[in-house]
Amino acid sequence: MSDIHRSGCPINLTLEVVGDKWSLLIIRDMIFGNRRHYRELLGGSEEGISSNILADRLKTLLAAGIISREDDPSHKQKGIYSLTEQGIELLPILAQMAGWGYKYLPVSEELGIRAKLLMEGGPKMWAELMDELREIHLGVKRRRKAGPSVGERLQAAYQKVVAAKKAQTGKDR
Amino acid sequence: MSDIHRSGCPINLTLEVVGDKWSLLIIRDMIFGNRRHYRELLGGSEEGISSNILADRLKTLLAAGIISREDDPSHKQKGIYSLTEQGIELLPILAQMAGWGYKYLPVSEELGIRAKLLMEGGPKMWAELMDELREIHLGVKRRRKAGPSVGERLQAAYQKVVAAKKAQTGKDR
DNA sequence: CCCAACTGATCTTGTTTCGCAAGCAGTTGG
DNA sequence: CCAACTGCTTGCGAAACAAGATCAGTTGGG
Repeated sequence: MSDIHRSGCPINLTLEVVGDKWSLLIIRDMIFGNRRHYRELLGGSEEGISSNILADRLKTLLAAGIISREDDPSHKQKGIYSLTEQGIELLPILAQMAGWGYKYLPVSEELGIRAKLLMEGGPKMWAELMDELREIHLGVKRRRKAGPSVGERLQAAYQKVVAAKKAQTGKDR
Repeated sequence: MSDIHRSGCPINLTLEVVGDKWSLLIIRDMIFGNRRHYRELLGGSEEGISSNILADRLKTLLAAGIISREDDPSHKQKGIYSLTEQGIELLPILAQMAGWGYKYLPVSEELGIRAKLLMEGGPKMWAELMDELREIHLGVKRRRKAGPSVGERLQAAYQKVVAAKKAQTGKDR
């Protein structure tokens, strides 16, 4: 966790923290899936992370200051994980990755729609989403904007594609 | 390399391609260090990649269409690796990572200066650098701009910090 | 021609990490 | 009292990683 670094290069240091196959997926689920509990993160993602890996990554991300943890008052063993400001600012990295993957890799339609919208929305949309995350995870009040939030718009678009695909499948057979 | 994917999520797919500790560092060296040969990549970076890992990653990146390889006419065994358009478009991801690392991690002064400039320059500067890379790696002609290129400016800034640090060390002892 | 230096790349041998399944102790609600 | 749930750990086989020696082919100086 805290050995000596391979080099002082910012890209290398970033990779040492989140440069594995799972950390950013956990962050992704926290941002786009609004998952805050261990079990939600464990079973929620399509990829199916192992419980020991998840526990280890949560520990690492906690130590790195990317997420924080507090007890859930509703259950003595339950913890609520939140993104810190540092974690929220990983969003642009995720957005760029989503955009690149959307452009060059065999992305599924329903999971690609968010990437498409984020790309079209650009940094301005990312900033708005980050503000929404600050409200949700850090409790920072913000000026309410007109219309649905970015998070809601992404979620709605996703649901719409899922519904359309379901109808399509139904028609086929 | 081409097994079944864990999911159709664009972020996950991107991570499956470049989500390890070395691939993006190789791309980084090709972009910012202008390293194009196996030996340059092997010995050039501060982190010290093993030869077998490098060979494997080059193979993977080649298969993924992120880099290309052609024979060096000066030596029958020598190969020149170039970034493809797909590889060049990884730059925004690297830039965001560099910016995040610069902000939150213990980046060394001389290696951080590039991240700082890239952050200040923003997407416009990235686009210009990508155009320069297209000229170098893809042979695409471009309109010559006035003054030094982005690549040259980054390199010059790096050299300046190194020189300043050297002088500082010399003064100290 | 001969050989040392160089080319990209592989083999060998450990060590670390990963990934899946099962299991753990404590908590909750019925 | 007990089944379902909480976060989390353990065991173990598989895969990835890391360091160094080694490989065959190429090149150029002597």
